[in-house]
This record gives sequence, structure tokens and C-alpha cells, in this order.
Amino acid sequence: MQESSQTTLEKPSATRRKREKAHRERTILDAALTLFVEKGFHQTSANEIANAAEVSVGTVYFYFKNKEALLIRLTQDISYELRKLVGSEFSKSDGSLKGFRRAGISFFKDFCIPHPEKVTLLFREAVGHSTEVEEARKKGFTQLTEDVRKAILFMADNMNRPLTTPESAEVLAVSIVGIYERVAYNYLFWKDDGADILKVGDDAVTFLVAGVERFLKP
Amino acid sequence: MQESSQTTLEKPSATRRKREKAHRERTILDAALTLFVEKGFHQTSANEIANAAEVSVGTVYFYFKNKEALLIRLTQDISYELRKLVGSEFSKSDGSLKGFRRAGISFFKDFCIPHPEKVTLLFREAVGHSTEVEEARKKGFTQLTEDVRKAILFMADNMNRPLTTPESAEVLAVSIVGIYERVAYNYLFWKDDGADILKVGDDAVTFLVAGVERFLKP
Amino acid sequence: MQESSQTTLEKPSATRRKREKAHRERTILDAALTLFVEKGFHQTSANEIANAAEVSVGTVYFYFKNKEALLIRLTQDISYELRKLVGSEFSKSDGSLKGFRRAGISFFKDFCIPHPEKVTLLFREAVGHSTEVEEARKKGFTQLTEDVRKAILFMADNMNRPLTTPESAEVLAVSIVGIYERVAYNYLFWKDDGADILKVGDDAVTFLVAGVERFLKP
Amino acid sequence: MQESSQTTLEKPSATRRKREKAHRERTILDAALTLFVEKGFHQTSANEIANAAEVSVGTVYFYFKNKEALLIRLTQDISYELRKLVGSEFSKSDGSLKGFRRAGISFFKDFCIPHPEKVTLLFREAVGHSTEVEEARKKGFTQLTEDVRKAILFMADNMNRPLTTPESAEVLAVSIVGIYERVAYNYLFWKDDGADILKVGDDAVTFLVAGVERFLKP
DNA sequence: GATGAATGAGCTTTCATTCAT
DNA sequence: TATGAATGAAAGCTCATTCAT
Repeated sequence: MQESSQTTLEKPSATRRKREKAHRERTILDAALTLFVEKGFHQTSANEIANAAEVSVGTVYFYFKNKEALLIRLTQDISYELRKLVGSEFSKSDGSLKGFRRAGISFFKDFCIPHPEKVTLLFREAVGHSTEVEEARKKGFTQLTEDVRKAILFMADNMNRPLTTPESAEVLAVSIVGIYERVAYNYLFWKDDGADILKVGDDAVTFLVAGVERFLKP
Repeated sequence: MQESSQTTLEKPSATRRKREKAHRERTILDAALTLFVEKGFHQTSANEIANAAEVSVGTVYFYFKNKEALLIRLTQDISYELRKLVGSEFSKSDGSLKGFRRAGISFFKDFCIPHPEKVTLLFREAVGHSTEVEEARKKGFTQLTEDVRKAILFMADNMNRPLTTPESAEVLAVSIVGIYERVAYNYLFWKDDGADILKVGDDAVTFLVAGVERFLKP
Repeated sequence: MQESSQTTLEKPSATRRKREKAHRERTILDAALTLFVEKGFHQTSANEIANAAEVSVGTVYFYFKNKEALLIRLTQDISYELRKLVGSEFSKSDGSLKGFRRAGISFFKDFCIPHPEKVTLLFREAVGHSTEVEEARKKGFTQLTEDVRKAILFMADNMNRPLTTPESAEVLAVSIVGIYERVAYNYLFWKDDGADILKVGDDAVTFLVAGVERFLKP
Repeated sequence: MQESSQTTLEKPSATRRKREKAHRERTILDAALTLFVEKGFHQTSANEIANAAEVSVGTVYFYFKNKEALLIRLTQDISYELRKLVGSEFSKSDGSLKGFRRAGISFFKDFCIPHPEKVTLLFREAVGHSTEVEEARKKGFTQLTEDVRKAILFMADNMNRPLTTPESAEVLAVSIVGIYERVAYNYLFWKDDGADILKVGDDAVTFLVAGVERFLKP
């Protein structure tokens, strides 16, 4: 009802309450993320989430309409975080291939390695649910793809090497997202040999950069 | 998977029984595939599968240990089918880049377009389940990846252009599988504009071929 | 699917199964009736019904869509039984006032006294629920009212004393049903002095018969 | 029920507070009545009542012990209102049959038509709950019945036509209440043809008056 | 007095699985 | 082999009620 702590003139207790409320929400989301990744969405009961978050089931349902809402929210948050990370890496760039590379490397270094559980949620647990969850997942992927597409276009423009077929930028972006997804998942969870994810990530980026260049006029 | 009527020397009735048995099994698997894709694995009950297959629940459990076994079997069958398709396309090839391209195109033309439901099962419904299902999925992907890796190596050898770093073949293969997966899923289910999947498929293949060439010595 | 035991030529086991199935249903309905009346519909849990019927909850839900379906079915069954009882009493009659009286008395003697729990269900427990239950209750009351209306008309015709305003027959019927309902409930459950229900029933019938006569031409 | 501003000698602020308090209470009761009738008692949550009354749940529980207390209070208030209405109509009378008729007509004209929601609460929503609610309902009906019984006796006395069996007055009263209840409910909620409730009410009254006369000595 | 976040017992319902026939 | 009635654990979710602020 009242938006957040307006500078001054607000009862201190109200401000604290709001902070606590936001904190509760986070606690619940964190608990849910951990459990969903550990045991799987369907194997995690609402009661377990409540216990892990040290609140009652009622509280979970006070903050989230239902269990699926937690998954949706998690999907959205993680998608957003990923975009912000990769995007910021791009924005630091000068539109060169190097910047493009750097953003890719960053995905592995700054996202996959420190937050493997987020990778799992996005690429495994959020898959195959109701229309609403699928919608959130689609949105996250689509926005990420769009970011990549724009980066390609920006780079092409900046390098003065226009795309041979500009409409192909989208497919390239989709492909790139696919590469990141599968490489991350494969080397993070499916290969237990101590493959160096940074090394394979680098190769993957080299691979995709070469693919992009193929579409740039000389 | 294949056990049916071995050559001769078998009581005809036994042969027929085996055929019927195999047929029942197929009917059940087909019903399960349809329902899993339509409503999702968890939203599909064993009774529904039985009804759709026009048998009783008991019969479903006679042929399959449990519901998950159906999903595993479906995952295996479809993975196998996909491998056979792509592999045969390769084997028809002479180890040239052209053959490599052709196999990629074939994935879109001969697998995705005629069997979108199999794409859905493999890339959506089989994701995020128990260890057993995940194992089957992993195996399918791994084998496919291995096929691609070998194809790259064969091609490199055949063209007399060895890989700059032979151990990179695997990452390339993983990346390529990722591309196929996401491009297919994206344009089959997420883009409702009438994007020509064959066109985008072609671009994707062009993209990945260029990526591979980057790793071949001149 | 197959209707009941067709004379001959049916596997005996199938016949027995059908009998058992019908029996189970009855057992569950009886348990539900007892509990609904004893503790109230909302205070009765599905598990309690199952326990009382000595089956599992699953079985209750195998036979009835949900808890409310039990209430609906009970309402229908009891309404039907009541109609049959009162109706048969009428049909034995010659269309005289006496027959009309007799049917009324029969309601108290043959329905209320032996089956007070059915009175309770119809006049208390079935009241104030979802549209579906209300529909069933309305239907039961409406049919009973219609029976009474027709009896009035038949009697009038038979006695050659037409109604002064034939369209009033319906209000009379509704009023009569109202009398039976409240008198029964009042003296069965609200008056704990040992009021003789047969005596008050007789007075009520005398009262309503006089009311009806008021609408008959001399 | 009535406690407000006693004559004089009271701090004005206290008076105001009492008025406000009574007002809050009414607001809550009105909201509850509307919702109970619209969605049913069990389908209405305390939060919904609070929202509709534009107060917090806490406030609802400050004024009323629990949700059932609201239902009880509503039952009592409406019973009381009904009695007052019908009773006042009687008291205006001279103990003639005419006055008796008039009171009956008044039930339909001045209670049912302007307040159908109160009819619903009394005859549907208050039915089938805990002992406490049932007690309130019983009390309301019993008092109303007693009023009617006394009116019959008064009339009989006044007309100098004593009852043939004075103890029958009660059954008649119960019957009459039953008539009013069912006729009102039937024509208000179950018949959607535009039946004129005043017309059927008149017939019902004619019917019951004739019934009463049957018990008066000539 | 008023608030509304927090509680948690308890309910209905589902559904994978079994097994007597 | 095939059936389908029966099971019962387990889950999601609601909601009356409380109480610190």
C-alpha cells in the first residue's frame, strides 16, 4: 500500500517492518532454490521449504500464491541476474570482438562457477512445468537472446563489418545461448573428470566468435 | 528394443505373441509420449495412459515397472532414433564439410519437422527428473555428442586439416549439440511467427561449420 | 459400462463383483449419513467416513467424485424414498380426503419415526451448500410439492369439488410441505418434552386438510 | 444489542466512541451478512469479511469472538427484527382474524420483499452448524412460534370462539411458521417464473386462517 | 483500539502401485 | 496375460485465530 521508505517522515517501525518483510521473502526464496536444486521441484514439499526457511507453511503461502510461484520468481530473478551480469560486461566493452569474448568468458567465470545452483535451476529445474513457468523461462531466454543479438549488431556496426544477412543475427544469438547453456550444464554436471570449465569455456567462445565472423562482411 | 521373431524355428504362436506383445508395448509408449507432451509428465496419470492405450492400468504395469520407466524408455528410444538418423546421414558422407552440413540440415528436416513431439520430450519433458531419467538423458546426449566429435575428427582427418587442439573436439561437439537443441526448441515452440525452420537451420549450420573450421589447421 | 446382471449368460464372478460394488457404495453412503447427522457435514472428514465404512479414503474417492457428491447422493436417495413412501400411500387412496390424511400421517409414522436421521439430513445437513447440493435439494422438494399438488387436484376432481382458484393448488402444496418439514423438525429435535409426534402430526394434518377444503367449491 | 448513549451524564467523547463502536460493529455485521448470503458461510473467510468492512482481521476479532459469533449475532438480530415486525403488526390489531391476516401479509410485504438476504440467512445459511448456532436458530423460531401461538389464543379469546383443543395451538403455530418459511423461500429463490409473491402470500394466509378456524369452536 | 503478519492443525484430494480374480 | 477395484501415503493449500507492535 505505501511504497518503500520515503526518505524521511515515516514511522521507523514501518520501515523496519518493510525490511523484514523483504528479508522473509528472500529467506524463503533461498531455501526453495537450495531444495529445488538438491531434491528437485516435485520432490520438495512446501513444508520442507518452510522448515528450511524457518517459517511456517502458512508464511510461505502468505508470501507466495503457491509452490509454482516460487519457481517462477526464482526463474525470473536468476534470468535477470544473468542478463545484468552479461550485459554489464558488454557495456564495459567498446563493441569489439574482444568485448564480446569477455562477456562470454564472464558467463562461465562469474556466473557458472560461483552459482552452479542457479545454472541448475535455470537449465534443469525450471524446465517442463506449467505454461506460467514456461512463460517465465521463455521470457528469460528471449531477453538474453535479444541482448546477444544486439551485441552482435553493435559489434558489426562498430567494426564497420556489416552482417551479410542482418536477419541472421537472431539465429546466431539463439545458437550462442544454446552453446552457453549446454556447455555449462555438460561440464558442470555431466562430466566429472576435472575438466577445466574456464578452458572449455574459452574454446566455446573461440568457436562461436568464429561462427559470428563468418556472417560479417570482410 | 529389438527382440522380435528371430529367423525361423519357433512356434508360430509364440512368434505372434511376441509381435502382439511388442505391439502392446508400442501402443502404450505412443500413448505415453502423446500425453507427456500434451499435458506434461506429472500431469499425466497412469490411468490416463492406460485409457489412451486402450488397456488397463494393470497392463501398463505389466509392461513397465513404473511410470518413470516409460519416460526413460521414451528418452532412450528417441535418443537412439535421433542418433541413427544423424549418424546415417554422416555415414553416407565422404567426410567432407558438405556431409557434415547435410547431417545438420537433416536434423531439422527429418527429425524436428516430422516429429516435434519427440523434440519436446527430449528437450523439455525428460528434463528435471530422478537420477535414472537424468542418466538416460545424459547418455543420449553424450552419445550424440560423441558421434559429432568423431565426425569432426573424421572430417579433419579426411580433409587433411588436423585440429589445432585435438582435445577441443569435444567442446565443439557439445556446443554443436547445444545449438541444435536450442535452435530447434526456440523456433519450433517459442517463436510463433512463421519463421522458416529450414532457413534458420541452414544459418545455424553455416554458423557452426565456420566455428569448426576455426579449429582446423589451414 | 455393462448394465446389471442380464438374466443369464454372464460370468458368475462378474455378477458377484457388481453386487459387491453396489454394496460398497451403500456402506459408504450409510457411514456418511450417520456421520453427517452426528457431527455435521463440515465436521466430518473424508477419512472418518472411510474408517466408518471400513474402507480406505481412496475407495471413497473411487466411488464418489468428492465429499459433496456423497451429500448430493444422500439428498437424492432420501428425497426419492420419501416421495415413494408418500406417493404410494396416495396411490392406495381413492382420492378422498381420507387418503390425503393417511398419506400425511404416514409421513410421520413411517418416515420420521423410523428414520429421524434422514429427516435431519434433508432438513438440516443438506441446507446451505454449493449450487449442486442446493439443486438436488430443490429438485427433491419440488417433486414432492408437485406430488402434493397433483393429489389435491385429483382429490378435488374425485370429490367433484373443483378448486375455487386452480392455480392456487401449488401454493397449497408448498405450504403443506412447509408444515410437514417444520413440524417434523420441531417435534423431533427441538422439543425434548415427550411430545407425541403422532398426536401433533394428526393435528397438523387436520389443520392442513381444513386449509385445503377452504379452496374447494362446496 | 442496544447499549448506546444512555440519557445524560457521560463524557461526550465516550458517547462518541460508543457510537463509533456500534457503527463499526454494524459495518462488520453487514459485510458478513452480504458475504454469507452471497458465497455461503464456509466459503467466506474472516479476511474477506474484514476487507468488505474495510477493517483489518484483527478488528473483526476484536468485536466478535469468532466467525461463528457473527453468524449467531446475525441470526439473533434478524430473528428479533422479524418478531418485532410481525408482532407490531399484531399489536396494532384488535385480535380479529383480519389482524391475524394482516400480520401474515406483512411478513411477505415488509420482510421478504425488502430483505431477501435476511430470509436467506435465516432459512439457509444459519442451518446446519454448531450447537451454538442451532441454539440461536431454535430460539428465534421458538419465540416466533410462541408469538403466533399467543396470537391465536388472543384471537380465539377475543372472538369468543375458544379452541376445541387448546393444547393444539402450538402445533398450529409451528405449522404456520413452517408455511411462511417454505413459501417465502420457494417463491423467492426456487421459482424463477415471476410468481407474484404477494399473491401467493395471500393464498397461503387464506389457507392457514382456514386451518386455524377449523380449531375454533363455532 | 487497530493492524496484519504469522501460525500450523487439518482438510480434501490425487495417484502410483498392487494383487486377487 | 489382463483386469480394475482397492489402497494409503503424501502433498498442497486454506483459514480461523493470535499477538507484537
